[in-house]
Amino acid sequence: MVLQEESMRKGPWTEQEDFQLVCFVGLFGDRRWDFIAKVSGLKRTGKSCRLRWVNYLHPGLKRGKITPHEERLILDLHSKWGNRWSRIARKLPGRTDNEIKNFWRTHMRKVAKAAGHDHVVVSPSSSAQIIEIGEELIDRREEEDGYSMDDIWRDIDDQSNVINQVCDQSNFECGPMSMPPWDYGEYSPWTVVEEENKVFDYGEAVALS
DNA sequence: AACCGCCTCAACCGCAGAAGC
DNA sequence: AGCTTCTGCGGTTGAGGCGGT
Repeated sequence: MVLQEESMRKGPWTEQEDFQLVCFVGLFGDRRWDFIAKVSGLKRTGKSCRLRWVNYLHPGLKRGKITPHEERLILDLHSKWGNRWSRIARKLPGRTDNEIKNFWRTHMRKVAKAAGHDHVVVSPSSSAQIIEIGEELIDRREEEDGYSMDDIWRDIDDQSNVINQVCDQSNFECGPMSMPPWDYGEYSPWTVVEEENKVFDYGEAVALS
Protein backbone atom coordinates (compact mmCIF):
# COMPACT_ATOMS: atom_id res chain seq x y z
CA MET A 1 0.00 0.00 0.00
CA VAL A 2 1.37 3.35 -1.03
CA LEU A 3 -0.43 5.26 1.71
CA GLN A 4 0.92 2.88 4.35
CA GLU A 5 4.43 3.19 2.97
CA GLU A 6 4.22 6.96 3.20
CA SER A 7 3.20 6.89 6.86
CA MET A 8 6.05 4.56 7.79
CA ARG A 9 8.68 5.88 10.15
CA LYS A 10 12.31 5.83 9.11
CA GLY A 11 15.59 6.56 10.79
CA PRO A 12 16.88 5.73 14.24
CA TRP A 13 14.72 3.70 16.61
CA THR A 14 13.56 5.19 19.88
CA GLU A 15 13.69 3.35 23.21
CA GLN A 16 9.92 3.20 23.17
CA GLU A 17 9.93 1.50 19.78
CA ASP A 18 12.60 -0.94 20.92
CA PHE A 19 10.55 -1.71 23.98
CA GLN A 20 7.44 -2.39 21.92
CA LEU A 21 9.29 -4.55 19.45
CA VAL A 22 10.89 -6.68 22.15
CA CYS A 23 7.48 -7.20 23.75
CA PHE A 24 5.84 -8.32 20.54
CA VAL A 25 8.73 -10.53 19.48
CA GLY A 26 8.41 -12.13 22.89
CA LEU A 27 4.76 -12.79 22.20
CA PHE A 28 4.82 -13.94 18.61
CA GLY A 29 8.38 -15.05 18.02
CA ASP A 30 10.96 -13.69 15.60
CA ARG A 31 9.39 -14.89 12.37
CA ARG A 32 6.27 -13.08 11.21
CA TRP A 33 7.76 -9.64 10.86
CA ASP A 34 5.00 -8.02 8.82
CA PHE A 35 2.47 -9.30 11.31
CA ILE A 36 4.51 -8.03 14.26
CA ALA A 37 4.93 -4.66 12.53
CA LYS A 38 1.15 -4.42 12.17
CA VAL A 39 -0.05 -5.61 15.58
CA SER A 40 2.65 -3.77 17.51
CA GLY A 41 1.41 -0.45 16.19
CA LEU A 42 4.95 0.48 15.23
CA LYS A 43 5.02 2.61 12.12
CA ARG A 44 7.82 0.46 10.78
CA THR A 45 8.01 -2.11 8.02
CA GLY A 46 8.41 -5.76 8.89
CA LYS A 47 11.78 -5.58 7.28
CA SER A 48 12.85 -2.75 9.52
CA CYS A 49 11.61 -4.59 12.61
CA ARG A 50 13.52 -7.70 11.68
CA LEU A 51 16.71 -5.75 11.07
CA ARG A 52 16.41 -3.96 14.39
CA TRP A 53 15.87 -7.22 16.21
CA VAL A 54 18.59 -9.18 14.46
CA ASN A 55 21.24 -6.47 14.61
CA TYR A 56 20.52 -4.83 17.91
CA LEU A 57 17.82 -6.21 20.18
CA HIS A 58 18.40 -9.94 20.13
CA PRO A 59 19.54 -10.94 23.63
CA GLY A 60 22.11 -13.35 22.24
CA LEU A 61 24.15 -10.61 20.64
CA LYS A 62 27.71 -10.07 21.70
CA ARG A 63 28.63 -6.42 22.02
CA GLY A 64 31.94 -4.67 21.93
CA LYS A 65 34.95 -4.82 19.72
CA ILE A 66 35.88 -7.71 17.48
CA THR A 67 38.54 -9.70 19.32
CA PRO A 68 41.83 -10.67 17.65
CA HIS A 69 40.61 -14.24 17.55
CA GLU A 70 37.39 -13.22 15.82
CA GLU A 71 39.38 -11.03 13.47
CA ARG A 72 41.55 -13.96 12.42
CA LEU A 73 38.44 -16.08 11.95
CA ILE A 74 36.78 -13.43 9.79
CA LEU A 75 39.86 -13.03 7.61
CA ASP A 76 40.15 -16.77 7.26
CA LEU A 77 36.49 -17.33 6.44
CA HIS A 78 36.39 -14.38 4.08
CA SER A 79 39.30 -15.83 2.13
CA LYS A 80 37.23 -19.01 1.79
CA TRP A 81 33.76 -17.66 1.19
CA GLY A 82 34.11 -14.07 0.03
CA ASN A 83 31.42 -11.57 0.99
CA ARG A 84 28.99 -14.12 2.34
CA TRP A 85 28.55 -12.23 5.56
CA SER A 86 25.63 -14.12 6.97
CA ARG A 87 27.47 -17.36 6.51
CA ILE A 88 30.60 -15.99 8.15
CA ALA A 89 28.45 -14.64 10.97
CA ARG A 90 27.16 -18.13 11.70
CA LYS A 91 30.68 -19.11 12.65
CA LEU A 92 30.93 -16.22 15.09
CA PRO A 93 28.23 -16.67 17.69
CA GLY A 94 26.71 -13.40 18.81
CA ARG A 95 28.01 -11.43 15.86
CA THR A 96 25.75 -10.21 13.07
CA ASP A 97 26.41 -10.13 9.37
CA ASN A 98 26.11 -6.35 9.52
CA GLU A 99 28.77 -6.13 12.20
CA ILE A 100 31.15 -8.34 10.25
CA LYS A 101 30.46 -6.46 7.04
CA ASN A 102 31.25 -3.18 8.77
CA PHE A 103 34.39 -4.63 10.31
CA TRP A 104 35.57 -5.91 6.96
CA ARG A 105 35.08 -2.55 5.26
CA THR A 106 37.07 -0.84 7.98
CA HIS A 107 39.74 -3.51 7.86
CA MET A 108 40.08 -3.38 4.08
CA ARG A 109 40.28 0.39 4.13
CA LYS A 110 43.13 0.16 6.62
CA VAL A 111 44.91 -2.46 4.54
CA ALA A 112 44.46 -0.48 1.33
CA LYS A 113 45.76 2.62 3.01
CA ALA A 114 48.77 0.82 4.44
CA ALA A 115 49.54 -0.54 0.98
CA GLY A 116 49.07 2.87 -0.59
CA HIS A 117 46.05 1.78 -2.62
CA ASP A 118 43.32 4.05 -1.43
CA HIS A 119 41.49 3.48 -4.68
CA VAL A 120 41.24 -0.27 -4.24
CA VAL A 121 37.67 -1.42 -4.48
CA VAL A 122 36.68 -3.66 -1.63
CA SER A 123 35.40 -6.84 -3.17
CA PRO A 124 35.87 -10.57 -2.74
CA SER A 125 39.15 -11.75 -4.16
CA SER A 126 39.02 -13.86 -7.28
CA SER A 127 40.71 -16.68 -5.42
CA ALA A 128 37.94 -16.56 -2.89
CA GLN A 129 35.45 -16.94 -5.69
CA ILE A 130 37.29 -19.95 -7.07
CA ILE A 131 37.45 -21.56 -3.65
CA GLU A 132 33.79 -20.72 -3.25
CA ILE A 133 32.88 -23.03 -6.13
CA GLY A 134 34.61 -25.87 -4.30
CA GLU A 135 32.72 -24.95 -1.17
CA GLU A 136 29.39 -25.39 -2.91
CA LEU A 137 29.36 -29.07 -1.96
CA ILE A 138 29.71 -28.15 1.71
CA ASP A 139 27.04 -25.51 1.20
CA ARG A 140 24.63 -28.01 -0.17
CA ARG A 141 25.29 -30.42 2.69
CA GLU A 142 24.59 -27.72 5.21
CA GLU A 143 21.40 -26.85 3.40
CA GLU A 144 20.33 -30.46 3.25
CA ASP A 145 20.98 -30.74 6.95
CA GLY A 146 18.54 -27.84 7.38
CA TYR A 147 20.73 -25.50 9.43
CA SER A 148 18.19 -22.75 9.97
CA MET A 149 18.41 -19.39 11.75
CA ASP A 150 16.64 -21.03 14.68
CA ASP A 151 19.48 -23.50 14.96
CA ILE A 152 21.97 -20.68 14.79
CA TRP A 153 20.29 -18.74 17.59
CA ARG A 154 20.02 -21.93 19.60
CA ASP A 155 23.79 -22.37 19.21
CA ILE A 156 24.25 -18.81 20.35
CA ASP A 157 22.01 -19.29 23.33
CA ASP A 158 23.80 -22.48 24.32
CA GLN A 159 27.17 -20.78 24.09
CA SER A 160 25.91 -17.70 25.88
CA ASN A 161 24.68 -19.81 28.76
CA VAL A 162 28.09 -21.37 29.17
CA ILE A 163 29.87 -18.04 28.81
CA ASN A 164 27.51 -16.30 31.21
CA GLN A 165 28.11 -18.99 33.79
CA VAL A 166 31.83 -18.44 33.46
CA CYS A 167 31.32 -14.68 33.65
CA ASP A 168 29.20 -15.01 36.76
CA GLN A 169 31.90 -17.04 38.40
CA SER A 170 34.52 -14.51 37.35
CA ASN A 171 32.36 -11.65 38.63
CA PHE A 172 32.40 -9.85 35.27
CA GLU A 173 30.37 -6.70 35.25
CA CYS A 174 28.87 -7.42 31.84
CA GLY A 175 28.84 -10.80 30.13
CA PRO A 176 29.72 -11.13 26.46
CA MET A 177 26.08 -11.88 25.62
CA SER A 178 24.70 -8.77 27.19
CA MET A 179 21.25 -7.25 26.75
CA PRO A 180 20.85 -4.12 24.66
CA PRO A 181 22.64 -1.12 26.10
CA TRP A 182 19.67 0.78 27.44
CA ASP A 183 18.67 0.45 31.03
CA TYR A 184 15.06 -0.07 32.06
CA GLY A 185 15.84 -0.89 35.64
CA GLU A 186 13.72 -3.65 37.10
CA TYR A 187 10.99 -3.30 34.50
CA SER A 188 12.78 -4.47 31.38
CA PRO A 189 11.06 -5.43 28.13
CA TRP A 190 11.76 -9.03 29.00
CA THR A 191 9.90 -8.85 32.28
CA VAL A 192 7.06 -7.15 30.44
CA VAL A 193 6.98 -10.02 27.97
CA GLU A 194 6.52 -12.43 30.84
CA GLU A 195 3.71 -10.33 32.24
CA GLU A 196 2.07 -9.84 28.85
CA ASN A 197 2.12 -13.57 28.22
CA LYS A 198 -0.14 -14.00 31.20
CA VAL A 199 -2.78 -11.49 30.17
CA PHE A 200 -2.56 -10.98 26.40
CA ASP A 201 -5.47 -12.24 24.37
CA TYR A 202 -3.63 -14.15 21.70
CA GLY A 203 -6.79 -14.87 19.68
CA GLU A 204 -7.55 -11.20 19.42
CA ALA A 205 -4.13 -10.44 17.99
CA VAL A 206 -4.27 -13.31 15.54
CA ALA A 207 -7.63 -12.05 14.34
CA LEU A 208 -5.92 -8.81 13.36
CA SER A 209 -3.65 -10.60 10.92
C1' DA B 1 37.40 26.71 20.71
C1' DA B 2 36.55 25.66 16.03
C1' DC B 3 37.18 23.18 12.12
C1' DC B 4 38.23 19.12 9.49
C1' DG B 5 38.75 14.44 8.28
C1' DC B 6 38.32 9.78 9.53
C1' DC B 7 35.95 5.90 11.69
C1' DT B 8 32.15 3.32 13.36
C1' DC B 9 27.81 1.54 13.18
C1' DA B 10 22.80 1.70 12.60
C1' DA B 11 19.65 1.70 9.09
C1' DC B 12 17.98 1.80 4.36
C1' DC B 13 17.58 -0.12 -0.38
C1' DG B 14 17.23 -3.46 -4.02
C1' DC B 15 17.19 -8.00 -5.21
C1' DA B 16 16.55 -13.03 -5.01
C1' DG B 17 14.59 -17.00 -3.18
C1' DA B 18 11.04 -19.16 -0.32
C1' DA B 19 6.47 -19.68 1.10
C1' DG B 20 1.65 -19.27 0.65
C1' DC B 21 -2.49 -19.03 -1.98
C1' DA C 1 1.68 -23.24 -12.66
C1' DG C 2 1.67 -18.55 -11.76
C1' DC C 3 1.10 -14.71 -8.94
C1' DT C 4 1.75 -12.24 -4.56
C1' DT C 5 3.76 -11.58 -0.23
C1' DC C 6 7.33 -12.31 3.01
C1' DT C 7 12.00 -13.05 4.47
C1' DG C 8 16.88 -12.82 4.28
C1' DC C 9 21.09 -11.21 2.22
C1' DG C 10 24.59 -8.09 0.50
C1' DG C 11 25.66 -3.37 -0.79
C1' DT C 12 25.46 1.31 0.43
C1' DT C 13 24.64 5.55 2.92
C1' DG C 14 24.64 8.98 6.46
C1' DA C 15 24.72 10.62 11.27
C1' DG C 16 27.38 11.06 15.15
C1' DG C 17 31.61 10.54 17.75
C1' DC C 18 36.42 11.30 18.18
C1' DG C 19 41.07 12.74 17.52
C1' DG C 20 44.29 15.86 15.28
C1' DT C 21 45.54 20.45 13.94
